[in-house]
Amino acid sequence: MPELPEVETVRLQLLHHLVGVTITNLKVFNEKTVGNSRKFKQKLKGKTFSSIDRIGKLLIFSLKNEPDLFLLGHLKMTGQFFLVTKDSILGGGHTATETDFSSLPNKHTRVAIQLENGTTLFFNDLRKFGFLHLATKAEMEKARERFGVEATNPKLDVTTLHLKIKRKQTPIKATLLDQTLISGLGNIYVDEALFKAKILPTRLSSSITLPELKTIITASRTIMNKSIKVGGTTFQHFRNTEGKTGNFTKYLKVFGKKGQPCPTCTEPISKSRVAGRGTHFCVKCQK
DNA sequence: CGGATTGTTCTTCC
DNA sequence: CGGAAGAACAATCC
Repeated sequence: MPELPEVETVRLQLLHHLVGVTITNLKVFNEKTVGNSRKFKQKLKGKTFSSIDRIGKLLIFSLKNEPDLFLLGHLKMTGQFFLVTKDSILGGGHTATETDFSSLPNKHTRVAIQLENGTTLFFNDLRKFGFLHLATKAEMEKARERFGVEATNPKLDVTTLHLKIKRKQTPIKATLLDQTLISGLGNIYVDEALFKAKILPTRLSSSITLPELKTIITASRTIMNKSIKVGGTTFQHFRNTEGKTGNFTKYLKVFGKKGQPCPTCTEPISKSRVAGRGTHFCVKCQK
C-alpha cells in the first residue's frame, strides 16, 4: 500500500536513473493500465525524461521539449516499478522472497519501457488498479489541483484545514484520507499518526479542536519524513525500484498489530472498521 | 468458499 | 442539492 513516503522513495530512485534518458521502445501488456496503447507507445517513443514530480501519491513525469505532454503514474495498491539494468540481471543477488529481476517481464507486468542505455523500466501491478496515463499540460494541472496540501509540507496551514473540516460529520480518519483536503496519507500512516497524536480514529472531524489538528498534522509529518529516510514501509506489495522492501515496518506502532501490547501502555491494540478500512488503535492511549 | 484486503472514483441514499 | 455511506474495481490470501 504505497503512501506518500513509498511513492517519494520510488520518485527519488526513478529521478536518479531516468532523467536525461531516452525511451527507445515500449511494450504494453495490459491495455487498461495506459488507456490507449497505440497512442501511448507512439507518443512516448523517442522521448527523453526531463524531471519527475509528485503530488500526494501521484507521480508526474515531464519530457524534454514536450511542454504539452506528461506521464501521470499511480501505483494505487499494488503497483511497482522495477528498473532492470544489465548489471542487475547479471548480478542477481536477490533473496527468494524478492522479485527475480531476470524473470521480468512476468505475469504481473503491465508495461515495459525500454531505454537507450540498455535499461528497462517495468511497471508491475497485480491488481491492475494502478495506471500510467498520458496527459496534456491542462490535464496534468487539473489532476494536480485535485490534491490538497501535502501532509509533509511545512507550509500546510492547519487553521485553514481546520475551517474546512470543522463541520464534517465523518470520522477524523476519513477526513485525513481525503486526498482533496490533505494529500499523501493512506491507511497505514493515518493509523500511526492518530496513535502518535493520541486521537481516536472514530472521533468526528467536527469534534477535533485546532490544537488537536495541529498535533495530528505534526505527527503525520514526523512519521512520514522518518519513513522516507528509511525507504518507506513494506506491508504487502510495496517494493522500491530495485526490488527491495522498505525499512519502516519496524517502526510501526499500531498498524497490523491487533492484539499485541500497546508500546505505550501495554493494552492490546484494537482493530475495527472505520471509514470502510481496517483501523488499528489503542483504546487507552487515544481519546 | 465467503470475506477481507486497499486508493480512488462512482453511485446511491437520505 | 449536498454530504455521507457504500459499491465498484482486481486479484489473492486465509
